[in-house]
Amino acid sequence: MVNQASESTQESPSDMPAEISGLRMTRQRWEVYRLLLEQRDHPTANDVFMRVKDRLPNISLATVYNCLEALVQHGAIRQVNFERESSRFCPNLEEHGHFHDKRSGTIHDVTFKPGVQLADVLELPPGTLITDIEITLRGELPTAHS
Amino acid sequence: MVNQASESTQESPSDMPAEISGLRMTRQRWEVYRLLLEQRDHPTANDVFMRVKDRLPNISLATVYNCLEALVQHGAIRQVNFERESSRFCPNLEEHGHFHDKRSGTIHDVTFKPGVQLADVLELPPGTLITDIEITLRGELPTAHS
DNA sequence: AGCTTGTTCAAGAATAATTCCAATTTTCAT
DNA sequence: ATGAAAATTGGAATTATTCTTGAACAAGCT
Repeated sequence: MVNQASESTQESPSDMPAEISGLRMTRQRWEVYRLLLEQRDHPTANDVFMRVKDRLPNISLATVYNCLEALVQHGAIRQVNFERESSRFCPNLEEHGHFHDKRSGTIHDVTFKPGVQLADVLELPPGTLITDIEITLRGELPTAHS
Repeated sequence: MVNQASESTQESPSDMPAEISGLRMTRQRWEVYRLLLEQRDHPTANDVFMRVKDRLPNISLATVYNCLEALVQHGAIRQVNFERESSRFCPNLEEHGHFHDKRSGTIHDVTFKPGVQLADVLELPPGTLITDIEITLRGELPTAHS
């Protein structure tokens, strides 16, 4: 396969940064990242794979996984897990949880009320160092007509 | 294999209930459940499998999965997920989260401070129905000598 | 006790998400 | 431009879990 070269070096948009927080920004990583910024519906790796093919027809699923992992490790995006389902990915870096609406199957970001810190409401030994928090809710959002 | 019969009907302890919340209590389910009650270190299905073999040498991993699923569905135990690791199982039915200590690899139950309801501290549309909550933290517990 | 019907169990095959691997290609610094 | 290091690719491999099938079992009835 020879046309991969042309795909990878082709027309990298001028707004594509050389790197994000120390991560070398390749064409593939950039397109994956941009897609997540533009479509904030918490896609799975496979969703990203199918969508990003529009722009990078030759990208492989393994590369999508690699890109997502790199972006997560460099803090550019977050990985979200619901039960044992496929991981989903989210460019919202603020501290927030996720609400899974059973009715529509959609996932929504949920923030704390102003001034609330999770560490303040949990019973933890003093001196505990929290490096990562994950909050997931399942339920039903109110219907418009109720 | 014929000795399954003898194993299954053998000496069901007199304190084994006929059922738990509508779930027919078989020897296998009972041993799995009892093990979880006695060893509250959040074992995986495979951990349970290896441990329960002491009492039921012929039990299969599939049966352990079946038992755990049945117990979860009938509300007797909870299934806990950390990232994409194997599910872990927990007999603590009170609302609580889980703290994963990076230093020791152990998992600890975390409760809310008295009077706190998670729904009170989150920004959710009024009328939202929450059916399930999962809170997981990762970090380091303070050392004894610090 | 024996029959019937629905449930559970065991063993292994199958599945799905993810990771690994080796070869090629790209990137970046020189 | 060149070479070393890093990234990409496609496919194979892995892992946790679920599915499948037939045998064993339990419960209710006669």
